[in-house]
Amino acid sequence: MSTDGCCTALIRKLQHFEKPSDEDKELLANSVARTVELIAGSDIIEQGDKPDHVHLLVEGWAGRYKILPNGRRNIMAYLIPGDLCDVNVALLEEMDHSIGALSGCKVALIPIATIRNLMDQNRTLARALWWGTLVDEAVLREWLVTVGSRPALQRVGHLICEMLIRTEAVGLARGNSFDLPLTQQELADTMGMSLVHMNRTLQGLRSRELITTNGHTVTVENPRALMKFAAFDPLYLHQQAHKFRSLMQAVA
Amino acid sequence: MSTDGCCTALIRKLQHFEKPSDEDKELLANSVARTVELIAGSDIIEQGDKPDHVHLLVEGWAGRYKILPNGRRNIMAYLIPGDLCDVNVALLEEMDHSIGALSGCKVALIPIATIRNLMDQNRTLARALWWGTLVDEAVLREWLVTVGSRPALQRVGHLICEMLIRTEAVGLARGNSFDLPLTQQELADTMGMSLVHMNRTLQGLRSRELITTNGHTVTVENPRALMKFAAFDPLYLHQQAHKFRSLMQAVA
DNA sequence: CGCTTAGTTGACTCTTCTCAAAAGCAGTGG
DNA sequence: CCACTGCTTTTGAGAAGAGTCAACTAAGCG
Repeated sequence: MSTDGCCTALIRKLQHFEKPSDEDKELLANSVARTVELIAGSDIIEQGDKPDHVHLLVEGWAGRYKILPNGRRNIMAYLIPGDLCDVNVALLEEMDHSIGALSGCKVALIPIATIRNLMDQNRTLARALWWGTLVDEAVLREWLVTVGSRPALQRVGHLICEMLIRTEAVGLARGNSFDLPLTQQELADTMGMSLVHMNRTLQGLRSRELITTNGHTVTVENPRALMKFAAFDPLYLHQQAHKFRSLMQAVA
Repeated sequence: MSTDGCCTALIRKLQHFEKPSDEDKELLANSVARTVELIAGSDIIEQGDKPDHVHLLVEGWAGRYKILPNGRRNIMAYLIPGDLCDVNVALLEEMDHSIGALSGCKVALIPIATIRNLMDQNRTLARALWWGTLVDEAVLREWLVTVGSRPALQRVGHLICEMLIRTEAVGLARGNSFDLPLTQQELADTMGMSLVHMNRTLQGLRSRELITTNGHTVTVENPRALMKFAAFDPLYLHQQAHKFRSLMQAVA
């Protein structure tokens, strides 16, 4: 049973929308054809591909990215366990961007036909998966605001707030800490800033005692303080408020 | 028949994906319950709303936006005739952003139940509308890249390329010209830059003879030159290539 | 013609980028 | 165990891009 547990993160995420029944969970678990392991830096899907499987990220972090003609790489989204990489591209002629493994990753493959059947036959799951794509879009909008309008310190602070909540939603956070398996270069490519400036911005957040880091583990000692600092409003993540109330009140 | 012609732009847009039959067109046209006119500056939907109609923009430009606590407004998307404002929010608890009329607008209201029936009963239209939302998302990703990684001149140039193609796709361009009913302040709020810098950037594009403006009409004398300058690749708009080949070859 | 809004300009400040080099850290082979 | 290598993080310093403030011009409107 190499596909055991592939869907725990996904199921955990979907619960923030609507609790799936045991039957739903089983359906999901059975839909995984096989799993693949990738090393950091390899591509899960490349621009121009027309995948015949939907990719579900089971372990590790991945990112949507594009490379500009001037050589600059831009990361447009982070994918963490429980995220589907490409439910949405079944319709489009080809991928207009690539998805790369940012850390070592484990990916579950679900045949498109299986997903389609599943969504036809199961109203709850169909709505839950649909909800997931809408949240992805809302996150994208928020990132656009972040990159366009927030100063560097708030920009990075906002991202850290988001990833703390998202990792917590799939059971990957430990208290106020989570693993951020990215280099500063990758963070810079995400937030549209230079490596040097990202480095200094992180130092700024540390010196303000808003975050602490230990290797690639980030700890937010006082989530409320960071959220206030970064003007972070979790509405756009569309999780039920009570799910992360604990975080909001951590140092109430 | 006040709703006559409400759907021409939408139908024209969908043709870039798959040609709807006459019957499909009629179904769409009949789904409009009523139309509303709005003046520039008024909101079509506000953050927190849970609309019971889907809004189809028939005339004018609108924009998705958020206001940050520091008072900065950020425009995250432009909506032009043929664009649906909120197919996607039927599932979410509430709007996480507002949509405002950037110019005088005419909006058609389609009851959610009608849209739902229509998508259940008509495979072609369902897929076409679904395609529309995927393109919206692709545009959002491209804007994130633009704001994050392109220098000011390319940033604005890229936006103008996009809007030329999008207006052409719904029959609103005349040759290489289109009406851009926005103030420089609104453009600045879109691209994440200051009003003054937007003004100078537009001057830069004009002095490089990449665009000319006359009131709110923008003319791209040489689309290929501007596309090259702005590193614009229309792939992300997911229109069939032949639809805008004319533009690409304008001064071949 | 006066009023209001939008576009333009100049001067100055501050953020952010670039270049360049040093320091830290993990893996490899001798 | 240590030197070596490659990658990531950190630092310094000058240059360029972008923001702010404030004033002035242009255009639309009653």
